[in-house]
Amino acid sequence: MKALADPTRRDILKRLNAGDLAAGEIAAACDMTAPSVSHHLNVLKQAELVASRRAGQSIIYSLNSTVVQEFLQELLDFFDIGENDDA
Amino acid sequence: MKALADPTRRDILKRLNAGDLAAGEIAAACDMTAPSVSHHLNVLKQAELVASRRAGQSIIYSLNSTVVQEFLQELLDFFDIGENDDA
DNA sequence: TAGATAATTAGACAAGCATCTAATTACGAC
DNA sequence: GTCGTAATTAGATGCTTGTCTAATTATCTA
Repeated sequence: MKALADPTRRDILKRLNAGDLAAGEIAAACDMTAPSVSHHLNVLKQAELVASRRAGQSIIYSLNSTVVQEFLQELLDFFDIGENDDA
Repeated sequence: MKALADPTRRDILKRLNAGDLAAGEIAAACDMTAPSVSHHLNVLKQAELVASRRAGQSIIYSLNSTVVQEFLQELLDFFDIGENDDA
């Protein structure tokens, strides 16, 4: 949950939602230094929202759609959406 | 979004989801000083996730279900849930 | 009005966090 | 093996934020 608190990380997730990206590409897109992005990617990774795989020198990051959807489902359950609210 | 980052605030929302509560009741339930809870309630209020009304000496807080649902819908749209993921 | 209770505001302080530069590791090309 | 590129790790710094105590505001009751 805290992983989604930062705007940069949400931006990263949004980009990854459109397609896999290398760490360097993300850094360029976010207009941020590589270490900073690396930090955010690590946070997202620990939250299991993204996965990484090496491809030569690059490391490709991809969105973990399953976990994202599970998280959203939890959130929906949390607020009991679809409940009777007969005022 | 950042309003949901703090565990205490999520706890407050959960309690309010079960029913309206006075500020003091929330403070007691969260085992926290009144000013701290007041701070969190203010954050939630600015995010329009909760609403408040005065009832005598107490101030009653209630969950703003509409905004909560709108927020969840935004989140669902954000990740394009239900999209085609033909790998 | 005076006193008591409920809540907020003001101010301070410590912990957490996002960001940067510098250094290190990993891989590929020569 | 050496050089260059991609990325991470290490370490430092400044800002944000959650928490507290003390003081203030608002309401009710006698």
